[in-house]
Amino acid sequence: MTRTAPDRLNEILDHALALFAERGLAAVSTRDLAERAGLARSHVYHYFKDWQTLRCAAFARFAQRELEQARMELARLPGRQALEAFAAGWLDGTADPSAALWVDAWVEALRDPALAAAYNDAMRQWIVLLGNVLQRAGAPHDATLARQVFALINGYTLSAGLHASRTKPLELQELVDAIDCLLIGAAPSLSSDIQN
Amino acid sequence: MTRTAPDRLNEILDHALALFAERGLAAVSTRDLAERAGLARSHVYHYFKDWQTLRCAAFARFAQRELEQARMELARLPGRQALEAFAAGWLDGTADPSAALWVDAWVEALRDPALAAAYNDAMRQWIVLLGNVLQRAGAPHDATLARQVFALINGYTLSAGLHASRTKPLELQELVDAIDCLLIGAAPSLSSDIQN
DNA sequence: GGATGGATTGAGCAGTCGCTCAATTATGCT
DNA sequence: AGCATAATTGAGCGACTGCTCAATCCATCC
Repeated sequence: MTRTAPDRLNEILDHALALFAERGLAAVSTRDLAERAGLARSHVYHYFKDWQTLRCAAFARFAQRELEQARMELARLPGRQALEAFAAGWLDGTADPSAALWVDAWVEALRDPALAAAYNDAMRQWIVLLGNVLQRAGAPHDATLARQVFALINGYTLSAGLHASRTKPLELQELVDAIDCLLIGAAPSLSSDIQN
Repeated sequence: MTRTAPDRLNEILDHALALFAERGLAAVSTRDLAERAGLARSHVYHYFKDWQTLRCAAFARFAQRELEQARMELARLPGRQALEAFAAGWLDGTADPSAALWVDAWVEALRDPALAAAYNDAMRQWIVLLGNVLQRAGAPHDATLARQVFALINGYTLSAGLHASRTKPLELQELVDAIDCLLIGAAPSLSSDIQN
């Protein structure tokens, strides 16, 4: 069947995205995509100049969606709960294979400048988002603090991804405790607010 | 020329390791290795049952070396300096492409159980090592604290790897500050020790 | 209804992938 | 020297890679 161009392009991107999330950025080929999306292998090149371009576009789409969804979910939670939800979201994400796309993209970005740009852009947005959440949780407006907390969450996500055996709630608590240490370090007056 | 088996095996592993460090785990082929190590493509399979096995063995070798080197360097520094050197080592590592192997291995480990085992094993050792360093720096003996600090360092390493532009010393200072927050959170009595 | 132009296809190219296997070379033992 | 064993090779298989290109299909406009 024949479709209008922009629709088809987005449809292809969605299928590609699903595949990348399942198997990793490096393990999806034009064949795989053609099969899943139900089109000829060659047709991909009608929309994308080469495979790297498609890859990068799919990742950008992924990043944009994840950010949008996080923004929506966090917006309807009060500050402190939003902060914990932010942390829990990244930690839980490791159960979902698609979350590995973030780390995967980091690795591939080392050899693909366009992908690196998309990745950096997304990271900037994550940190801004986390900065807002922190402020709503009573922390001072401080870009450094946001970077520190974000690094902490990222680091925990990395180590959580591999121990499927260990209990996630325990790790989340460890992470939240560490975040509180950073918050108190940045604004000692907060110490009375945090009790749970 | 013909060599004795164990020597040759280690030689092959070293060449493979160098290639993996340069190009990433997924971007090295039997051809590449054969060319660099100066042997026939098929000869690889005389020492390793398949490519995944070699990959895993090379990574294990890499991990063991990095740990050994870190242990030696840290041993001759006083506690506090060792702690900062530990952090700086990971952060600087991102300038060296071989450091990306750690993240690369994380991604590949998702689909290769043997590699996951090797990776987990190395991480356990890193955390033990960091735990010792922390103790020597005056922190309480606390596995949770070590995991928290390690996660923080890992997270910073991840975000530092992509901004070649931003100044590294600044990031190191941010990281060290954050670590101090965690230390003080774990043992408030430390707060007087830390002044620089 | 015929023509124009984009959407879509299938065949196929040149190259690489991991891997197998039979044959060859070198080594050490007696 | 001669034999057994291990090291090493080269040819090659089947499948796959990203990608090109000429040919077709189909919707739209005149």
